[in-house]
Amino acid sequence: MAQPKKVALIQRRRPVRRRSTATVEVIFEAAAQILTVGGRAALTTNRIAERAGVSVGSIYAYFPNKEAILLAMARRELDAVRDRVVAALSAKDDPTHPLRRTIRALMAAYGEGGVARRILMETLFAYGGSDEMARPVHEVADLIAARAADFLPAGMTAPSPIGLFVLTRAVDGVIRTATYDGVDFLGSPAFEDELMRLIGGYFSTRAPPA
Amino acid sequence: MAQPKKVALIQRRRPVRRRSTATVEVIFEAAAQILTVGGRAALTTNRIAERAGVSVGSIYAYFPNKEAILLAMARRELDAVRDRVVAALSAKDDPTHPLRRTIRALMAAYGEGGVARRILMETLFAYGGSDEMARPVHEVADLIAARAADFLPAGMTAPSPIGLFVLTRAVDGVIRTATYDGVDFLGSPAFEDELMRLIGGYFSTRAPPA
Amino acid sequence: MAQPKKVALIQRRRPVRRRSTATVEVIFEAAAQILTVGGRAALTTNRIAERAGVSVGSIYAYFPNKEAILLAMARRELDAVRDRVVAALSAKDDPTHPLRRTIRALMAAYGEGGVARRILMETLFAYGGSDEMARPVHEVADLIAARAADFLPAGMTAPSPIGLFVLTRAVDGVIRTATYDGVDFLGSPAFEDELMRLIGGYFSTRAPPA
Amino acid sequence: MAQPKKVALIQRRRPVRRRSTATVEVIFEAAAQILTVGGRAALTTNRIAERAGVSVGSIYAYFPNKEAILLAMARRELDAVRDRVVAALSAKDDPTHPLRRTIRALMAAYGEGGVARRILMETLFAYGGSDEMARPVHEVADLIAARAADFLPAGMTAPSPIGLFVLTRAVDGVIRTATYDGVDFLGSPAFEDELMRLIGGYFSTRAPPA
DNA sequence: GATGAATGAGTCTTCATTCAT
DNA sequence: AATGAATGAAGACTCATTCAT
Repeated sequence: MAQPKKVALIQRRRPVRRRSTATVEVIFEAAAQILTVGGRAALTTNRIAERAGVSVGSIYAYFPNKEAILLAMARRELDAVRDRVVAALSAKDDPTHPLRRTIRALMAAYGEGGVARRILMETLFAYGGSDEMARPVHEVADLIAARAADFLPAGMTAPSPIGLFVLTRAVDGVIRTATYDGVDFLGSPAFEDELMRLIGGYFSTRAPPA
Repeated sequence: MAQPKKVALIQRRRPVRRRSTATVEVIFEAAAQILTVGGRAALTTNRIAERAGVSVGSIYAYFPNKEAILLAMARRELDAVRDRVVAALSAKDDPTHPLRRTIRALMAAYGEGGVARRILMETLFAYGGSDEMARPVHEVADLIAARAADFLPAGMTAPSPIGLFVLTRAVDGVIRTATYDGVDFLGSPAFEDELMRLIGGYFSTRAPPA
Repeated sequence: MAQPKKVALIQRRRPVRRRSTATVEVIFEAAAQILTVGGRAALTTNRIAERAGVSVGSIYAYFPNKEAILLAMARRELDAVRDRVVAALSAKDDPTHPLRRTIRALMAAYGEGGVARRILMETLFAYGGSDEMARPVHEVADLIAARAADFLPAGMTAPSPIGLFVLTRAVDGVIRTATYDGVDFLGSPAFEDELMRLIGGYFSTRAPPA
Repeated sequence: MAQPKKVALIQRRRPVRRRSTATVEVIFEAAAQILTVGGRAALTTNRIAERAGVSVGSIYAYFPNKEAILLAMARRELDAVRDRVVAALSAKDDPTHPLRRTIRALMAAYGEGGVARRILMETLFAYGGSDEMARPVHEVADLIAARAADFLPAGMTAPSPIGLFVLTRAVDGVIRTATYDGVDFLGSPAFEDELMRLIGGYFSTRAPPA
């Protein structure tokens, strides 16, 4: 690889113009497609440019280097998931239990991303973005904590920070793995029920089994 | 020509000799160090050879290509974790609750691997090894199912396959994330307790919350 | 990674631009020089690039791989010889016997190529291009057959396909060997005469000697 | 390639022993097979050793380097062809015309060698062995010249050196090309006849056509 | 003598990045 | 602003050759 100088991994030009935003969008789309089809190894800047219908030069007008593209995509993906979950959690008119709605939103979000999403997350992690990856989960966790009263049986105390960590990562881990493994029960009521049972069970128990 | 056809990703020379095994070991060790320090991008065959104190040629005597090294390491890692957990689960003379022992074993195993472990798993996944990655978890899950009677409160029914999936991946997800995030409560009794609560809660609940 | 799959052995970028044609030319020239001086073993892509005054990358913009360069050169060489012979055969105003002109053209063409030419032909052959190598000879043979009446003594019948094969390859073989061997009588009238005698003798004989 | 030092391209150990001769034979056989199947690029010393059932080290006991093997094979091949032709030419009891016998011997010899033979000759040539390649042809030519009286119609003068060159290379060229091209008329009486006609015609003509 | 594990220089090829137009 | 030809550092991998056993 010819990577002369590592520069800041941030977007170079702020996409203020309508045009710019469109270009960035097109670049993201192209990158996602390539990632999906050929995996990380297939992702080259020239390939992105070709598929996006722009010149390599243009890509470098918007991003300082290749990794920056991946990173930007990862952050965007993360925000998208966060937004969906928050929306699901906040929906007032839906009779479904908020947690169940959250679970569904999560499954939908993970499912959409496909392989590209996973690679994006790995990239983010590889660049030390594990904190960043945790942020949206934290936000959701905080939201859940704030509304705990709405979900919990009367008299239940809100979970501690560690408890929240365990709970959120447990759900996240299960859904993530189920998605990547492509299990056949993904999206089935039974799967949803088991997930709810996990959460519900946690809240209805006080002390760990001896 | 440096353009070879990709062949089977298996070890080339069977390490029958004492010497061979040592070489493979040294290669693994070097690769793990490089991975830990510089991440996947820093892992080059020449670098591995240099650090391992062998020649590049020797590496290629044992592995058909670079990926094969990563894959072999990944499988080895997977087996190691599986063995530790199984051992923890099977220990007869330990008064600690078997699930708690399992959790501890898991935390210890994940903790050791460090960044290298994660990269290894990602590589395995990238090469379609998601089934393979699931295998040890399945084995542990089966073991747990078989001994369910030992852990569960009397009268509790053993979890369904989906339930087992949810439970195992939840625990795995929590520990894995905690390890990678480097949370400060890792290894603390509180963390362990919350994990036990998650599992215990699951077993003591029958129906999912409405 | 340096691991590409072998693709079509054709030029990558079509030299539409003036610039491109020049680059290809420069690459060919450099390759020919290296081949002449050091033989096939000395021909490396980096060496070609260096001598051609371009970067390796540029070479790969025009050719998918090293062999493609050799093959393209070989075809070009073949066409050049064919063109010269056809021109010699067709020249209307030259009082010299058309066959003698052909022989001279052939000797001139072979002489120019030098060692490089031979290696080029070997490469073409090695890649299954023996048909391709035969094509220009066939074309010349056809041309000769069509104009046989102009050369042959009155009453002589045109040679059969096999006869044409024998005749053309005989002449080609003699000239080629004389060139490669660097015999001192190359280009001498005596040599030319003997060649003419071979051809003339063939035509003036009907039945093979018992 | 790792070719540290170029040494003399001659056999190291004179195969005096019965054992040695057998080993050399086995090496040649293995090399020929590999050459036939995979071409020159497939010929590696390790591969030869493996196929020959000896160790690489043993190969280096008999040959100073890889090229020496090829060269030795080439010379051997050359001698074999020469011997066959000489034998054909000398056979006293065969009623067939000696030239026809020679042609047949040549075709048989070329046919047997296959691709390997060609590669061998190319190698010999590449190492400046063009004189060497010419030697057997010269020997045959001399033999023909010496016995010219036996072949030629009474009153015909023996060919000049240049004439002999032309004649021998013509025949060689035709047969060689026919063999490599795999023409279907190879071995047919018609082909043989045309060749005889070429030779006969040469001898029955005195002056080249104006 | 024979063996074959080990060596490492050298090869081809890729691709991120630049910059003249 | 955009383009895309050109660059060349870097990497994977091969294989002729050596030499300790």
